Amino acid sequence: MTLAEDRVGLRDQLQIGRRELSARFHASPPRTIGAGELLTAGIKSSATICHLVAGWACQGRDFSNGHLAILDIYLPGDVIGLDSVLRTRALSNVLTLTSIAIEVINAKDATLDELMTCRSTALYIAWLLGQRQQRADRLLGALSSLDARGRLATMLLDFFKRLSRRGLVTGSTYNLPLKQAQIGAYLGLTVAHVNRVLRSLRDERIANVEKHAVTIFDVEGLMRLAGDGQVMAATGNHAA
Amino acid sequence: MTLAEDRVGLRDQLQIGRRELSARFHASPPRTIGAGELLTAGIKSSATICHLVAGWACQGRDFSNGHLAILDIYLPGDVIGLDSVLRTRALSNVLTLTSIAIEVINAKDATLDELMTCRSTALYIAWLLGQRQQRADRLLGALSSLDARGRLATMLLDFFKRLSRRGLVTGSTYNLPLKQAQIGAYLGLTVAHVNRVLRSLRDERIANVEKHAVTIFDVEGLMRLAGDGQVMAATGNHAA
DNA sequence: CGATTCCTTGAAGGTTGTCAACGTTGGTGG
DNA sequence: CCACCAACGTTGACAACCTTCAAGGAATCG
Repeated sequence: MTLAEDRVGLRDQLQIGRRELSARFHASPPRTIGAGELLTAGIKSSATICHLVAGWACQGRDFSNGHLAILDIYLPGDVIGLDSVLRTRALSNVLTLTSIAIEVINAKDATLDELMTCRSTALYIAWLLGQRQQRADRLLGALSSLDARGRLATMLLDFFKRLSRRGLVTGSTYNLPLKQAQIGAYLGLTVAHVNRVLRSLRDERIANVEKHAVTIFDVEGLMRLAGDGQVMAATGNHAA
Repeated sequence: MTLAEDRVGLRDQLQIGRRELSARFHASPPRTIGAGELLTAGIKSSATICHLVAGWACQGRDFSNGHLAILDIYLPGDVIGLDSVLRTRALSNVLTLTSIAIEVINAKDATLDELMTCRSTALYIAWLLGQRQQRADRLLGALSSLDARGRLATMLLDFFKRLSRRGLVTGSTYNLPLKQAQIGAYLGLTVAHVNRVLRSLRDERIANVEKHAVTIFDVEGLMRLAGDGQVMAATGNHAA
């Protein structure tokens, strides 16, 4: 069976691609953008790829009724703009949640077209796209199947997992720079209800969210609410 | 400004990649699978990529409470399995909605690793991943911001657009092989409510859905419900 | 033709949205 | 230091939307 060998080789390829891309990002000078601004504010060309070095950002979508939905949330270490680089409107609707630091690969220097010439990089980019898809799928499942408590639980667990994976959290506490209105836009709830549910989670000693600080008391309780059940135990995720 | 040239070149690259991949799909013998079965039923290896030649399929997610959520719906012409090929569990949870015909690229013949060696193919695969992401984002927005009527409207419009783009629909009627329970699983609603909303859309002469046949009476009415407003007019999508 | 699945509809109740008001916080200037 | 202000968080009452439960009708398939 060559499958095991292939997967090992694949993992190596991904590591190489990761370093390739990382080098490309380092080539350009980093920039900083203030909180609550559009990502395009600090970038001239729209066909760019961003590496979020520090801070949080999010992908928004405006509806004609004026309501703003948040489709994805980017954490330190994430790459932004891959999915939209092949479409006309790139990085529009990405806005910062905190002040951030980014590295960019400019369209003039290297388009996605050029990046794809290297197999390892192409693989790594495909992997990154898959990661973003996975996040969307998880959120999609939560929105379509869970009530407000379940959605909040899913969100709190997801951020915790993503931050942990990158060593950005120790213990059961982390920083969540989202206003309750933004949490609502992300989970499809109103501010008032987000507030109510957070209170109930606090009263039941499951998790505490206040002043941009999350503390998880009962991980299993959250997992139960999120409907994750036995899935977590099965998937040993060794993601980078 | 080389940007215009680049985009033209990019579009050519995508066409080439498309043909490349198409040729790969044709190399393997096509298969058929009955309705309501797992996609893995007709495939041995799990690390495969599928080209859906005919019929509909969907991506499911099981929750520990037994509820099934539908995360994406695949139409004739779609490629399935790209996003999960870099993860351990591929094609699980993909199940057919009708009887289908597929072409597969087997892991033994060519892994994603190998496909990525060709730049055009790599670009086209990235484009496909972006397409799937775009679908997820649209659904995400609908679930998070719209009520049942808006979600139904979004779904009806999306299928119509995707089918039109591939020349699979003429006029304002198309075939929708989804049971109301499945529509509910896709939009995060119960069967009963899907039924009620469909009735109201019919009563108001906006759209008619019965017996797996959709007829759109009032496109603008649907767009208004979907909150698409002026977005549609702006985006001239020339997708393949 | 029976049996199963799906669609349809009603009544009751729960979850969430809406609206409005008040409390809290942090920053700014007097 | 305090007063003020603006933005955010918090809470309650009420209404709307949606789910749940239940039952009957229609369609499909053996």
